[in-house]
Amino acid sequence: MTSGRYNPRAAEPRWQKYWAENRSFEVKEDVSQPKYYVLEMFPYPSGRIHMGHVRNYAMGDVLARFKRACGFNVLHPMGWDAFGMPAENAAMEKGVHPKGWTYDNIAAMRGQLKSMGLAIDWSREIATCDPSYYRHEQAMFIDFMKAGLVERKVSLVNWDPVDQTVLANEQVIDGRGWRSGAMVEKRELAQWFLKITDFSEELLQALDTLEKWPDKVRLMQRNWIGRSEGLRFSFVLEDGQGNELPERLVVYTTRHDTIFGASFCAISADHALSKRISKTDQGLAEFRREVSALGTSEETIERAEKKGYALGIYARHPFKPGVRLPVYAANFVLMGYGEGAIFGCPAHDQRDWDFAKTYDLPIFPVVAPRDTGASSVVVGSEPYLEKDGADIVIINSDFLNGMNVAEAKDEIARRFEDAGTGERKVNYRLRDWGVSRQRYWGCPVPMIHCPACKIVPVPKADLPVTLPEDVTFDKPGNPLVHHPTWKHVKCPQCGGAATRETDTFDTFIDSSWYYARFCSPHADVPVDAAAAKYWMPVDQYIGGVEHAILHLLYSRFFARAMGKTHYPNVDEPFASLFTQGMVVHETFKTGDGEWVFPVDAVLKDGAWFHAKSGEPLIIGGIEKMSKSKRNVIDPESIIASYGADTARWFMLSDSPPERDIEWTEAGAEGSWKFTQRLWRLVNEAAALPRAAFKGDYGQAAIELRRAAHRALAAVTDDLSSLRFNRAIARNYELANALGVALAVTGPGADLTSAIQEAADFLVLMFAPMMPHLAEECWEALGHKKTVVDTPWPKPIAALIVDDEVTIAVQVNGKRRDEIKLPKGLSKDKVEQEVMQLEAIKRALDGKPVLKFIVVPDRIVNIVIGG
RNA sequence: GCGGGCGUGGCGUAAUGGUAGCCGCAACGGACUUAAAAUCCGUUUUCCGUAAGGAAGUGCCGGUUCGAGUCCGGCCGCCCGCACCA
Repeated sequence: MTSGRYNPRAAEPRWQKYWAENRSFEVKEDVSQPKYYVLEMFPYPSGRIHMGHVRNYAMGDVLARFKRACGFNVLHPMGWDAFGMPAENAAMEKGVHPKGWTYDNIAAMRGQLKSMGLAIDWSREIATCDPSYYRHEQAMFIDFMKAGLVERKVSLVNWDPVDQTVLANEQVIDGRGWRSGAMVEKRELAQWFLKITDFSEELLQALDTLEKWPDKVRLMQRNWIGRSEGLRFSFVLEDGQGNELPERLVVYTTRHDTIFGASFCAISADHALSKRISKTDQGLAEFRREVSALGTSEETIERAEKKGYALGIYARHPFKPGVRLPVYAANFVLMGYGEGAIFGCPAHDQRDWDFAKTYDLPIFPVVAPRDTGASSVVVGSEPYLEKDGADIVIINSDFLNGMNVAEAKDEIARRFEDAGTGERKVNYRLRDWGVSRQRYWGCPVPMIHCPACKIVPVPKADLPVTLPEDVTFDKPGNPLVHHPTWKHVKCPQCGGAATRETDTFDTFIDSSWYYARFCSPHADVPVDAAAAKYWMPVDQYIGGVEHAILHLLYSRFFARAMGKTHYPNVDEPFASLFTQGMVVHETFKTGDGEWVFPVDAVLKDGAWFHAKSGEPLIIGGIEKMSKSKRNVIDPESIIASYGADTARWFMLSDSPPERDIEWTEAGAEGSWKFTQRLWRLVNEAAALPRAAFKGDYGQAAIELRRAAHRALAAVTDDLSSLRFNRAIARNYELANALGVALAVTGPGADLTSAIQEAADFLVLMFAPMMPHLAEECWEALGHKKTVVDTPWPKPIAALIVDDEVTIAVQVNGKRRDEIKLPKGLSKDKVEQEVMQLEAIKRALDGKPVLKFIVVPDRIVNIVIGG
């Protein structure tokens, strides 16, 4: 018998070595076996793993090990999202090369992840900064271009002045760069775009098929795509003297039912008409400068005072002869949506209302609840925004009067379509994906600019276009532009002098197809067809909800684009998605507002003090672990002191996985104690003489067996549905039951046998969570095979169900007593037994029984009068 | 503003419409020990009661139901996402 305390420092490396040497988790396609692909969002190699990684990868690992034990051929790979700006920032700050910095970090983090004991097929490891990865990305981009999915256009871009790069709309948060936090400016630049909008409708529709995604994420994507059905039509314009102008004003609206309530038109400050007039109108030029200085940003801060500038031209109302609507340039109209021009109906739109109030424009109510009567509507203190329902009708609108909103929309659309001056149109909020970045540490865009041939793709034989390594970071902007030779090439078409594209790809491209690359990480093509056919889609994807829109939407688009260009992939790459909660921790501050690391905070007599200076600390609240607030716990130090199993166990216990979990020293300590307790219990069980018992079990043995089989059934169920916290509670229960049985002195052969079975089950049940301890325990229990080669046991059905049940007895819905009865007893028998109970007789108090409700084997409710 | 989620002991949480609080943490009492740590046993929603037992109880108000933490409606609070999208 092994005795003493369990020592993870010896046991964990031993088993990690065993799994590596036996290639326990390396897999290949095997059509005779069902496959299961479990993937956690791959990490950015920032330097060290953090607790969020521990939680994420612990969850994926539990699932991988569980499914493997259940007989699945499990693909569980790991890689590195290795391009990106932190590497360049490090280069600028510390004078290291981004490549060296990145690969050093990968090496360090690989070591840390391996110390977690993850069941990963390391032979499939990939890094997106490796030319053997990004060359395929370049090839696909060229094919996307041939398929019409790539566009180069001059556009207003979000320019991050700190990072000196362009940001996608999705990367601008509250008008600030998502990484630098700097206020974003608008600039005009020629950019590469991927035409994600070609798939707007498909990406929207297919959300309905993603039943195993959280509703929340599907909703967020739905809103992001932002479909709306409306009408595009044009106004005839005239000048101040009533002369018709040659140009028409095209607007987009979803409320064409309110056309008779129109009192002005507004166009974006960046609208072509606004730009042209500003050349001769100083006031307008000034207004445009004002609006662009405000950017997309301050508007949100200032909560948008509606501002406009009258252009001095007018739009003729299409149905009200002689009525003309003044046209304004306005700050609240966005160039990027619809036509960048609207008609304003103040009575039924909040923004139009605010604008009309500011500029003293007329307000015509044209929609009203039916029962108020058409003529009685007066303009109140706010717009009337209701539009749904049969009782809401159009008023003051000539031929629309009395129609409901839908009917009126139909009628207006029909009239415009008949006249050829308008058409129904579906609009999306989603824009094309700008993928150009003016950075060094990214995948080079494989294009060449030739003065004669214009844009020429790099011939595939010349791929990959690799990054030059001899670059400097001494000036702002893109080092590829400053490089003396790299960009100078001969044009592949005409042979003349040409230059390379110096933009690199948005790193979200790298992560839009890595899951497919894992199927065949060493293939000469991006994705091997047979491998993808076998492994795709990912059966369970696990990661943070912060990627609910960007990464997940891009991946869904990229998969479709790959399909369209005949690369193997499936339209929906992630069959099931799980978004896990964050790891949070108490924050500590000194009196001067300095954040203090938790390791420097000590608790004394109910108050916190600084470990070194002894000064009292202020508790700042429980927040997501972040470097800035210093409320971080280093996983490496936790693993060093408690072992990986204890860290994994704590990360999975208590909180449901989708919710935030608070790291506490006490909680970690508790997990550590339980680790030791399991070791003791198993060794006690192992010390009993081996007995294979076949005869009749006594009461204590039966109870333990029931507990074991019931726990097994519950854990199987919980792990299948990723309810790790519940699985862990069931493990505690079985450990408690085992402890009770082991306390019996001189157990008979029957109980000994039951104990050994329970110990086996317990070990196999916690093995996905604490794999190293499980192997040690399994060995101690005398098994020849290892846990990873042992299939998940099946509970015996007869032992899960009781032949006796405890039935609660209620009188008028209040619990009065309970009674043990044989399972499946008839209603009459139950009634007979229940009526004998003293407590029930007392509660009935001689009153007449009106109803006797029996829910079989569960509950009885007696309804009495009086 | 719009959309979504959540609200249960001192704390983290659990509960196919069917005995609210499994399991853990903390706390308290006890055993072992010279002592401490570790370990083991017990108590722990609140109130009344020595007890037996009783009453109340899942943010608040109402509804559906024999029965509601769970379903429906309305409030209050907290969290998250989106936000001038015509």
